[in-house]
Amino acid sequence: MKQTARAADDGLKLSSWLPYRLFLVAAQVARPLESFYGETYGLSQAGWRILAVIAERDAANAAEIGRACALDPFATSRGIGQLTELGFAVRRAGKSDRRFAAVSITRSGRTAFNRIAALGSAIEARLLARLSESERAALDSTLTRLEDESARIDAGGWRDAGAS
Amino acid sequence: MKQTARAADDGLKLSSWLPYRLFLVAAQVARPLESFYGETYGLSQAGWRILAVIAERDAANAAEIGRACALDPFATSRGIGQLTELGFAVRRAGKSDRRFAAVSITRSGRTAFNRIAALGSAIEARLLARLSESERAALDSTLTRLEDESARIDAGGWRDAGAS
DNA sequence: CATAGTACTTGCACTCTGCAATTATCTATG
DNA sequence: CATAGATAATTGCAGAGTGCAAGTACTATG
Repeated sequence: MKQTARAADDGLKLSSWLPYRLFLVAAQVARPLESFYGETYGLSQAGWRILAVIAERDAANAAEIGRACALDPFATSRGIGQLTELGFAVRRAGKSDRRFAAVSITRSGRTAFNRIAALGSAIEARLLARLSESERAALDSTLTRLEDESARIDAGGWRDAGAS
Repeated sequence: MKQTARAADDGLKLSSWLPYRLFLVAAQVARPLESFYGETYGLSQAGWRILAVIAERDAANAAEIGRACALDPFATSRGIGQLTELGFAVRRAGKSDRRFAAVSITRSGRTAFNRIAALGSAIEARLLARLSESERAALDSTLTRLEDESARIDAGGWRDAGAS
């Protein structure tokens, strides 16, 4: 049995596989930002995401925050804990239902957020600078569709990731 | 001093920040695949990436593999170690220079790769199915530019991530 | 042939994650 | 109105992943 000892039987080539390409850009772009807020503020990735969420949405509870930045309840709780230790957020018991802890950003949290966001915006600007106006619009609409479909794929799990 | 207790001073809104959008799609799409190869073969993310690389490039050394899938030498070494333990790869000492270990995929490694790649291709197909032919072409060229710029951003580190 | 350099590996401390168990609180029921 | 059952959040702990110093094996150079 002559076995063609060569290349991928399935056509999957990592460097041109869409999910890997997206991952690579996301990872490379995130790294400088991560080391910035890590070294400067001792913030974790989850901490930064939560900080960004509470910067625009005041007095959110943990579940809302988790949904907004794709973190499970454990990670959310730990992230909020980190932010409160750093003095970037405060927890207050909800007024009507005391199980819901309302999380709010503090003044120094907002200062930190603004510094990080400035770098984040600069990075985004560098990426966008490579694209024409029409390319940006196209990317935006394409990403919206991909977000939609990827949420569906994620929700289904691998057993039916191949389906529809 | 009247402080406007509201929204992000910097315009950065997580859900419309390009790097986060890319990250989200990549993460959601990767999860089902990861649980598939994790549960089925006990493969880590690094292991899968390396498997995909040696499936198309035979007898590569660790440095080449690492470059091809964006892993540092430590992670690469451990990933190769995992693959050899699973019987999916073999290391042979290089003929001319014995410091370079030539890594090759085994028959069972290729079988595993084909199964995983089939699911991976199906997932990619689901994403692409949401796009028109012209959108796919646009996304491809846009991603090429973004890959280029993100590599530059990553290489620079955060101290000059803001610069040109 | 000693020295320096290269490719890779290993050990260890540290962080991150996933999950079970817990706490605190609220709701529904008899 | 006690109490059983939900619900929101937290904590403890084990396992996996990560970063870095040090080590091994080999090659190149003066």
